[in-house]
Amino acid sequence: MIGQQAASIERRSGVSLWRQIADQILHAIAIGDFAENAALPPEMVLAERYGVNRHTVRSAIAALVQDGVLRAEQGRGTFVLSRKRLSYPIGARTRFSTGLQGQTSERHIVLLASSVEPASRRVAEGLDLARGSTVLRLETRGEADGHPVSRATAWFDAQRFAGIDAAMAETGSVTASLKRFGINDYLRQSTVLSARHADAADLVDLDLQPGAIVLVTIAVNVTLDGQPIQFSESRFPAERVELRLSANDQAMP
Amino acid sequence: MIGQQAASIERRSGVSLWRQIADQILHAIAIGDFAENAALPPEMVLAERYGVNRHTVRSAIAALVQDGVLRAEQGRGTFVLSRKRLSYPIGARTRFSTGLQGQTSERHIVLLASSVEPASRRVAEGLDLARGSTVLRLETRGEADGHPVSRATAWFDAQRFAGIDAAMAETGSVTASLKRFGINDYLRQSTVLSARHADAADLVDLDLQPGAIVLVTIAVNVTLDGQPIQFSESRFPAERVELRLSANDQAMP
DNA sequence: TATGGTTGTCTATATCAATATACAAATTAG
DNA sequence: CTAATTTGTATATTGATATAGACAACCATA
Repeated sequence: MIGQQAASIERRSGVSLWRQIADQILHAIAIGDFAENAALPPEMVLAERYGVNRHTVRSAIAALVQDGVLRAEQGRGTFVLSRKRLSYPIGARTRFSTGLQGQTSERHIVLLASSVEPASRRVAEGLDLARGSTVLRLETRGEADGHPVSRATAWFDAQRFAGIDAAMAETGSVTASLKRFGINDYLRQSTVLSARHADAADLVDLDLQPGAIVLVTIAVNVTLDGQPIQFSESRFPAERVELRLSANDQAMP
Repeated sequence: MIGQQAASIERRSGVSLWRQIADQILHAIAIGDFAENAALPPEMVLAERYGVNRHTVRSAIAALVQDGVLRAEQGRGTFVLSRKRLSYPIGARTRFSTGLQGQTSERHIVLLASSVEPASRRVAEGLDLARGSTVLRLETRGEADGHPVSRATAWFDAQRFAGIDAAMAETGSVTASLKRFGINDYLRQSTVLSARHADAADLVDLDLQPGAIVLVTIAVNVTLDGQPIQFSESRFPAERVELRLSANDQAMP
């Protein structure tokens, strides 16, 4: 939208102009309008294109420089440091570590916190438990090459999966942890996708700039015979991650 | 996040506090924290919960009232008008009109514009055409019960599908239009999901409030023998639509 | 009817966002 | 070296955003 198409922003929207422009530059980089190390148009040109003051463009660029997306050099120009979006596959066999194979060199899950609590309506329905049953909640962060790429909350039946928090902390893997409870394979039953602004917790955990957007998936994993075992809500930074539905996982029933 | 969990917003983020609060209230309604016609907590309570002034909460509520999500009544309270999110299935057999069956009573696609243009790199790759081949671009809007629920740009091989724009305008359906070209069935080969702020064009076409978020899907449809026929980018208003991957469409290969 | 709780309106002030203008500092091209 | 281009810095002004406090209008109900 920054290359050929009409660049367009909206005033008095509750979202500042500099953030809208930063979003659009990020989007333009993501869809390939600018190659790695390519120079952005000069600030004056961008200002004219968006119909704003040069300082407003500078605020947008400053945010992206701060975020490690751009590099500005006095007298020369502003250049793309190309943080390509990770393409994250979603489907029946969605797993964290297998999903990003080949795109990054190092990846793992960090357990941030765990707690026992009564199941809310959503969680109870998802796990097919009685309302108020105790469930185990795990807060985790997925990382790839040192960058946080996901932030998830997962719920398990506390009775059946007592101690899975320790297993997660030890193995850093859901798949490995479930094996300890006799579950050698599982499938994703359903996934619901939405998007919203990152809240304060997401900002910290995903290392985002305030105002960023997160993709949200709400999913239920089941055993091979259809028994629900895990209910989870995951947040992905939209500026660093895209979700991909592969042809195979979209096969007919 | 407005019911039990800690409500959290971020200052000097480029996104105003009233918009962040409006987003969170909308999210809370979407995930079922408030039933239809339920009363929101009083403005003073919300203000304390978010740690802001009551007037800031009022700005957020005013935006949602303007948007038709809430109804405020002096002396009584503020109530949810419950615009439930449409749950839009994504999978191998994604179609517009079949997708929303049962959730809405009336739905159709409106052709906004069409043009012939040389294929960009993305489009050429998606349709497996030579770079620079002429393609037909269709701009469409999907509507359900009078509300816009999607905004899509679709590209077809101009040579093979000459006149599909007229067919779309006449039938209001991609499936019906493709039948005229001898294609009685097709599958979705791939879908990539991302999210961003709505741009000015989206605001107009999807009847959104400035600052809204759109879910973006980029997809390729193919014939049953794998020949690509349609490349498309669709935008969905995140506040009115969620995307659902059903168990069947997530079956193993 | 009297009281407490709720939304609606008003005024004032402080801070952030955006504009306007000017000039300095660094780089590149001639 | 000079000129043109580009990013960096500074100052001043305007409008939107957010806070603070006070009070009016309306509703439910004890």
